Amino acid sequence: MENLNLQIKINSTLFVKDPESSALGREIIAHSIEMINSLGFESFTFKKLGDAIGSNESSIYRYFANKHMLLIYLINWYWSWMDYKIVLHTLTLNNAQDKIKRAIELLVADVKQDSNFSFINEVLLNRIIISESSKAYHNIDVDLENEKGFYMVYKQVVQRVSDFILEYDPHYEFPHMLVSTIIEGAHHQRYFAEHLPALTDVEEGQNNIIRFYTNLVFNTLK
Amino acid sequence: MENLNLQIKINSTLFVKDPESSALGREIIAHSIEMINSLGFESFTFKKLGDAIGSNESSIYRYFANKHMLLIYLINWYWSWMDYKIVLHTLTLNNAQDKIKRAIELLVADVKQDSNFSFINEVLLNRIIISESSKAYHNIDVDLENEKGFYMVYKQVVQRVSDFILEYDPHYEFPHMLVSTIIEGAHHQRYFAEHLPALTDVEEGQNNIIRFYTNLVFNTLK
DNA sequence: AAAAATTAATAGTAATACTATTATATTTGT
DNA sequence: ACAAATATAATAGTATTACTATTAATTTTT
Repeated sequence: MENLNLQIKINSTLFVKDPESSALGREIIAHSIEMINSLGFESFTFKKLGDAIGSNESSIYRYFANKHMLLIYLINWYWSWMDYKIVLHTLTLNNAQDKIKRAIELLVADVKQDSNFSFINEVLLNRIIISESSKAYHNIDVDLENEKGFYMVYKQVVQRVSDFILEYDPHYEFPHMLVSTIIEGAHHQRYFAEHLPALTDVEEGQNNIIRFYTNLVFNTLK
Repeated sequence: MENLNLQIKINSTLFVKDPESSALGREIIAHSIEMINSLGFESFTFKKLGDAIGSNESSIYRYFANKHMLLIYLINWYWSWMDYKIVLHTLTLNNAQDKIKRAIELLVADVKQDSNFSFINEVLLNRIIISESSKAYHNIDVDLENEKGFYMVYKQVVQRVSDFILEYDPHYEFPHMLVSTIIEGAHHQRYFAEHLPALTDVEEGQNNIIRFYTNLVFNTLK
């Protein structure tokens, strides 16, 4: 499964100019992922990014209206990529239980680099999703941005896995709650394991997060 | 249960001067809760707060080093209050299942105003916890701040409810994960219900969030 | 090759998040 | 009671941030 020549298509309302359309745009994406990781989103600025890629702050504004929109772009890229991975890895499975297990693994496990998308470091992007993505929607403009479709791809992922849940247990009342609880929960647990271990029970090499959420789901469903 | 003359004691490393010690300090707390709610944490500034209470920006710096520390203070107040409520409402219960149910209700249900703490609006403070509190620990300085004890009260609440879980099922492997999943999950579901309803299954007056998390816990435990 | 369009860089601005200094009020010791 | 000590508040600043308007340079199109 290498060199598939794929490109994740991103809603054009999220950027001013498509960063995939130029070398500078790709530099912006690649380096912003590294810098948001190393500095944290609050300390990351377009000025610092410009310096890092040998370009000017104002040139970055030609691609993204502000750093919030760059974060939204990265989050959308991540969920589009995750959605593609879920489809790819469940397509050949023909029972709902296996599909759910596979989806949980993909959503909850440590992310590995995907060689199909060369200028994106998926490992670091996953860390951004864990540490920074809630800042995107915990925002005073969330309703307006939701109307504009900024969170559509995330909702699509939740819907896809909810459909597996309903395939497995058609009468289950709360499929979306269950799926969003797993996704957000797993991100929290990874963050807690690294920074606030008293809030979790993660142990080295035990895959406790996957076991915990898999048990949670199949004990809850019929 | 009225007029108990209680005061929530807050770790003195969190403030420069104790806001409960003066009228100005209490104004700062009361109005910051309102303003963080109405403006969102990013748009809230000490300048605007100063204007709102007819005082100067620099006077607020005599109480809190910066707005991040004010948020940490509010979060600590909330969790101290919640911990007190959990103790109060489970003390007379003598079986673990009832204690867990009561704790979930307190952690997950809509918050009501508590007349014992007059200058704090607990309803609005709960909204801040839901919308803004993850910004406190999703911060580049989380490890340092954790060492300083900024998140101790939250960890104490998780520990207290984890102990109920272990009382009910002494061999359960993941009590902290389960409790932090419920707390953070319930906050997410309330936020989603208001702003991103496709991610949840909340219906008016159905108490779905409490039912969902109560089922989750008792299906997971023996 | 000239005109049109795109892109980049310079130089600004308003707002933010503080800080240093000074002025004013309050408390305390004798 | 009253000066000295201490606490508090206000003024006026600064460095940084998050942009924007304008101009310069380059590339593309005809």
